Amino acid sequence: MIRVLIAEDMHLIRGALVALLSLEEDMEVVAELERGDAIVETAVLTRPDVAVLDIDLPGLDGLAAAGQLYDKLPECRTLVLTGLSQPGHLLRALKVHVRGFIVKDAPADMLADGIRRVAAGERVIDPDLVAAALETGVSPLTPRETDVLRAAEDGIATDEIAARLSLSPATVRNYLSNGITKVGGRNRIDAIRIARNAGWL
Amino acid sequence: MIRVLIAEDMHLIRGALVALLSLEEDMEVVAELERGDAIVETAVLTRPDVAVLDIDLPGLDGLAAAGQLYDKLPECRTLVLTGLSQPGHLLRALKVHVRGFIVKDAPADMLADGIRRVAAGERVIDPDLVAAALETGVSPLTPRETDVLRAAEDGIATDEIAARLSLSPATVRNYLSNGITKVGGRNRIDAIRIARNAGWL
DNA sequence: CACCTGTGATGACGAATGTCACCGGTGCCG
DNA sequence: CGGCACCGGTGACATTCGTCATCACAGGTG
Repeated sequence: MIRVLIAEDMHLIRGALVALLSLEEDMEVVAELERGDAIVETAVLTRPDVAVLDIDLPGLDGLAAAGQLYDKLPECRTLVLTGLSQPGHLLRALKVHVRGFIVKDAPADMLADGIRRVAAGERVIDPDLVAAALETGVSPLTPRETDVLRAAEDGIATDEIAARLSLSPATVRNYLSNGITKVGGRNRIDAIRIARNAGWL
Repeated sequence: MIRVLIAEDMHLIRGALVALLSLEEDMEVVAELERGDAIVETAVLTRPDVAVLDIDLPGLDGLAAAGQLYDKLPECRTLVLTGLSQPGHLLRALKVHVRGFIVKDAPADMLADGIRRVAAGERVIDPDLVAAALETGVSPLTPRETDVLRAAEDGIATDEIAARLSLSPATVRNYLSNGITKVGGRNRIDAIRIARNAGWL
């Protein structure tokens, strides 16, 4: 019997996923969570074999949670479930020892199948996503450039970004210019869109 | 027995929703779709009592499909399922005779419950969403202003927006300026963010 | 009819943005 | 030690953006 932990923020989807897994004879859901920051403590109590984590969870990012989980409970394999296929996330996921990466667009039986294979020690990664990740590559942005672009997402003026990051407005413009050039955008809006789609923010 | 049609673009989620509904004794899923543009013809063939539609479907928008479905098959009640709670969508949904509006964050049993109530002729709408919709109100943007803002989402320059909409660049700037003022944004990025969150785009 | 709204456009003006050259400092690595 | 990447900053420049006044025209409405 494979013991499964599920973390997914939307109630209805979580319930549906549990229903889907309850149809499988060889697995049981031992924990369901809606927040990322409770994953580790719950896992320590319930000792799941596989943790199925959504990426964007309130409280703590699914990938960050995966990293902490690996530190505390390395025998628990992690399988990440994501809605959007952002290649950058796959790279980050592999860094924190995630064993499986499934897109929500995959066939329905992929989930149970993926859980079984991850539990058996295999790696499960969507081939299309691997191709996309190789094509996209790692983020070309420096940490600071990433900060600035992320701040710019909120639509605030350059001066306010500078204030928020404790930088000179002129420096912010330089970082923005660098970022725009690196990701190949025409202006900040374009750059933000490109970087977000790639999963670099 | 309530006959249900489900349209949801992500395979895994669709499968999970079907699994969830298969646990209910009094309903059966007679059709599952992943595209919006096949909803009407499938509904005509399968004669569902309730159509559960996601909002952002490829091919045809879920709300547009709801409108066409009401024209062709008025006895089929429609229940909209959405991930993000964008108040503007609720207003648009009510205009096309949608009977129920459920957010994916709702408790898992809400779906089956909602389907039953919609099938019985009731309206099912999340109270929080109603409050948000009343607070947000209808879109203050004219059709043209909406077009321009939507084009601006892609991060292209004003001149290119003008070319795409066959307008003078100066006119585009005027519409953008109007839109920014109306939604209360500081610049186009802010305006796009606000309008999108409200469901006005 | 006058009035209002939406559409489309022009010209002008100041502010914001994007690019560039260039500066100094830190820390890492061959 | 020299080279290199990242950080942080300055000044200058042309372009773009946001705002405003103003115009014209169509389609409704009182």
